[in-house]
Amino acid sequence: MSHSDTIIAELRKRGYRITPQREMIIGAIAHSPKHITAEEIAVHLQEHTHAINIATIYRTLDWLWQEGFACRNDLSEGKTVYATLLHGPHVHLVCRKCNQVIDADIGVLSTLGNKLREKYGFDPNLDHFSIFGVCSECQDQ
Amino acid sequence: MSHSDTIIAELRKRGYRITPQREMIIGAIAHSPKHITAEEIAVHLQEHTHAINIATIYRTLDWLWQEGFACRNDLSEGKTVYATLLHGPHVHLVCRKCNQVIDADIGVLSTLGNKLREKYGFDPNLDHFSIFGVCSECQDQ
DNA sequence: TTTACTGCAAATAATTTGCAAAACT
DNA sequence: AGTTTTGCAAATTATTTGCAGTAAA
Repeated sequence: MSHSDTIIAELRKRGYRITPQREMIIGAIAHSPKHITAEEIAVHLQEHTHAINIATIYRTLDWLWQEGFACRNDLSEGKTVYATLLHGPHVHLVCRKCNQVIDADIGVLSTLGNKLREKYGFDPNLDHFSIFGVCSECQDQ
Repeated sequence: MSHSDTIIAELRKRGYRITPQREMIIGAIAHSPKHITAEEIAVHLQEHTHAINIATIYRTLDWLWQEGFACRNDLSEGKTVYATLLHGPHVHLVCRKCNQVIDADIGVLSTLGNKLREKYGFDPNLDHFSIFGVCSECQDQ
């Protein structure tokens, strides 16, 4: 059973209706290797099938987020990005020049989490956090 | 010489004109203990003097960012926040519940930076980065 | 058949821009 | 005086919402 099937099954169990639109949007976000915007999903889906209304995409992404199947971040300039909660703790490396987002696994994370809890009583969500900088490709320019 | 005076002096040296509007906006951002939005600056300045047009605030913040005196992040829902580059490397702990931003100094940062450079060739800007989570006050609720 | 979901178009919210008037240097 | 900067209002961009029609269950 693929990742999107798992999500769909669970949503059905919770009493939601699964429409073709929802199925396609869930497929798109579940298979995307990176964070994705509503706009990007719209473009992606238009390649395969008739256009799905952008409002439906926004509503579906928000719904997935509410139901705990997606995370939602404001990474790049004024656009909200979404991703499924597929992976373990990792860092998003956001390139300031080309805006690409690299997922990085980093061992220091648990240490960092403990320090933040100890010193600041802050309970961090380290599943998803973002560091801005310049990626290797853009450094050469 | 205060922090805002330093910025103003440097901008003058670079040939820019310092207007009362710019002076007030720089003062507001330089003395703000936390990241601040254009809207918040507008409200803050309206208490003291006649309103400054919001477009001017946006333009000035962008200009400060371009000139390297402010950082710019998309932390919370659809709003861009700005802050002066006053402190050394630190982490912004953003509370998902009350939206407050705590500045934290963290020793692991240099280690983290080195790992990211080694493993991903990514040059991170660790002066300012953000971790989402729940602050100590909001955990009790 | 019921009522949740979609599409459309209009509404919001944050930010940007063009242009004439105002004001630093 | 000359050019930069501001204010205003209109334009843009991302996102949300109301409502009538459509379709999962």
